[in-house]
Amino acid sequence: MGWNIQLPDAEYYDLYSATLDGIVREVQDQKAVAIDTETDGLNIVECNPYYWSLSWTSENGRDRRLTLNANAFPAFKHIFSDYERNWVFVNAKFDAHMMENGKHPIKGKLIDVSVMHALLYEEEPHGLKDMARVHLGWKWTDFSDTFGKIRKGYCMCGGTYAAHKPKIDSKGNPIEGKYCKSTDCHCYMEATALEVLRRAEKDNHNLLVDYAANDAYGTWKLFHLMNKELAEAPTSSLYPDRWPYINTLYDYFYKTEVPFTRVLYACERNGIKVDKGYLQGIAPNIVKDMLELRKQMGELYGKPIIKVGGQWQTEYFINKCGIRPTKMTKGGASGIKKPSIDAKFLTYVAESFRGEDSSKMATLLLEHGAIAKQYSTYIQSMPGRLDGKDYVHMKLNQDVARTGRLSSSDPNMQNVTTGEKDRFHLRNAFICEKGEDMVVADYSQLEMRLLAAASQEPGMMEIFHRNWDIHMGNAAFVFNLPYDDIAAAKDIEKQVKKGKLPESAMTPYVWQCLKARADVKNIGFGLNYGMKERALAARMDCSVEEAVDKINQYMARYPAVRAFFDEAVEEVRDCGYAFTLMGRRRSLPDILAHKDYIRFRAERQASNMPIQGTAAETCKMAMINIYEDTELRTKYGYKMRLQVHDEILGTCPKEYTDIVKERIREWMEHPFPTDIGVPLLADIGSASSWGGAK
DNA sequence: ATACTGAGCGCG
DNA sequence: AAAGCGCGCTCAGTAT
Repeated sequence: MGWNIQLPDAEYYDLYSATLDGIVREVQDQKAVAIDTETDGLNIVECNPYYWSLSWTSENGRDRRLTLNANAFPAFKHIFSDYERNWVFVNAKFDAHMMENGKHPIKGKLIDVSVMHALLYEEEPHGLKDMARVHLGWKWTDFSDTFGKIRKGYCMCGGTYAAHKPKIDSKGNPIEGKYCKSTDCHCYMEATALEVLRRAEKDNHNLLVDYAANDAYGTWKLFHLMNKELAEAPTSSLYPDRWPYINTLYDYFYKTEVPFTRVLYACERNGIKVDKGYLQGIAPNIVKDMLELRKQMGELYGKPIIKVGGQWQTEYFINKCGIRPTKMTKGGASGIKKPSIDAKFLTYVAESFRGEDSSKMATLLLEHGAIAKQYSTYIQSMPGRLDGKDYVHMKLNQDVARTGRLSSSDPNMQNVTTGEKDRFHLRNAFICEKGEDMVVADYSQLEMRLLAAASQEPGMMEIFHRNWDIHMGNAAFVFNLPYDDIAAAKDIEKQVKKGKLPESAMTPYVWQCLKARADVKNIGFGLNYGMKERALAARMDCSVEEAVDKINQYMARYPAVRAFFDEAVEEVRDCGYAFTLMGRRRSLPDILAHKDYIRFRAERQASNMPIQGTAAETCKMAMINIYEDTELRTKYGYKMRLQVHDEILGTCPKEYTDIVKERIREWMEHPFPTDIGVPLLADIGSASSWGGAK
């Protein structure tokens, strides 16, 4: 097996073990224990624990490695419900869900070794087996390699949805057998994880005990290692004058990430209610639209379109119509570069070849692209993701984004279409119960505010203190225009669009004001992403020389901003890390790379990390404060449900909406125990759906 | 059959 | 030669 670790004996206990009481007492005395569950699958809504394992270090220094039957849960009830206890997991939220599904929710602190590991080794995988192999030199086989494969076809309902289909025999009749219980899913289950588990417990119980105990033991060993490494990992604030509280990543982890795990668990657990009827109502129309578009494409092409995204596109536009590609793809593993047929190319074709078939085809493809993805991602797959009360429980991943942001998956609720592109009003499908309101709160210009705070640029700070629109303010300061004129220009533009003012109201001066605002907006945006003159010129629709000129003008007005970005890159060159306000760090070794494009990318990341990362922890702190404001939860019935980077979604009973909104505003605008020097502003709305609350 | 990758595109 | 940050999902194509 290649084990490079001293393994304590695996112990096994169940409800009938004579010594179970002794174990309970011993666990009760521990300050922290590692815990893991063996379940019948990976779905956080439907699956349950059947075995669980514990690991800790006894007073005599002996490591313990236990597997327990789920029937022993009740003996530990008082420990599970102890709010002060420390529980150590790998992938904490998953096991916390299993424990609650098994009717024994864990109330104590959720300490996630994956999250610890992500702070130290952001580029490495954070799974238990990977971490154990790399850091402990310890390998043990996967569950399925040990006990038999869980064959494809088993419904995981959080995994590969493509597999969720009824199994059909050669005559087209559904095959008798077990099907997933999930609503409208009905995929065929060949060998459930539960059956594999049952087989293992019958045929090879000792192996099962050994296997399960390893998971908790590995977690425990890694926990100690990561604790030590976090404590030895120096860090500091991006802004030490205002944030002197952090010396090591250990501080950062326990102050911020540990409480945050609990918040995310609550969000996942709460989920978001989906208006199934609404989706079912619009689905047939969308399918009809897609089929019609496909039919028209086939007519133009001359034969039926089997795969809309297939290679026929290249053949058609490039070979048949003779249009020169505007861009080639990267080539990938094979190195074969192909013409890029993306939205940009299609838009170009649609506009440049008006009246020709190629233009019509491009228009059809653009139209199809706009709806197909939305349909498959959010409409087709949604029924199989809903629980018995029509709630979808997305995952909110704490250990993925290098900057400290969250990511969302299964489904990804952070890229649900919005604005103009939300043509089916998908956001209206995310709703709350009758008698409740959806409370949608988002930060206004968070990253620009944090840039002003971090750079301490007086001009920019002044704009926020005056409560000006940041882009209008920047335009006024950078291009020496009166703020009121820019505000007026913006208003005139709006009126003309509505038809309330004639075109002639758009005087050259109005245009100048609007262009000034658009330019500083692009520059501010571009700065954050480390854009160079060329990309900015493209965005601002001007020559590179003009772009350089405008950037220089901007920087001349805001020298502290230039200094901030220069120093951000310089700091990474000096010490290898970029920092956030609260002391999260990101390693960027490529900052010294010889190849320009690798080094430049690291420089862009170095510029972006302090701002994006600090924005992430601003929202993170607000969420922690809101969650830990127990009145909000218990007295006013607020339930947090989702975060979309600078937006926090939740629900509450209608009677408390106003008070909840004000309380949330307070926390969002004052997320830190210290004043960062720039006011933060939150826009808060409420309605009966996500879409309505904007 | 199943797994992986690149391209493309949605969001902040 | 490569020049816009951070994510996740779907599809098509290819590798195993």
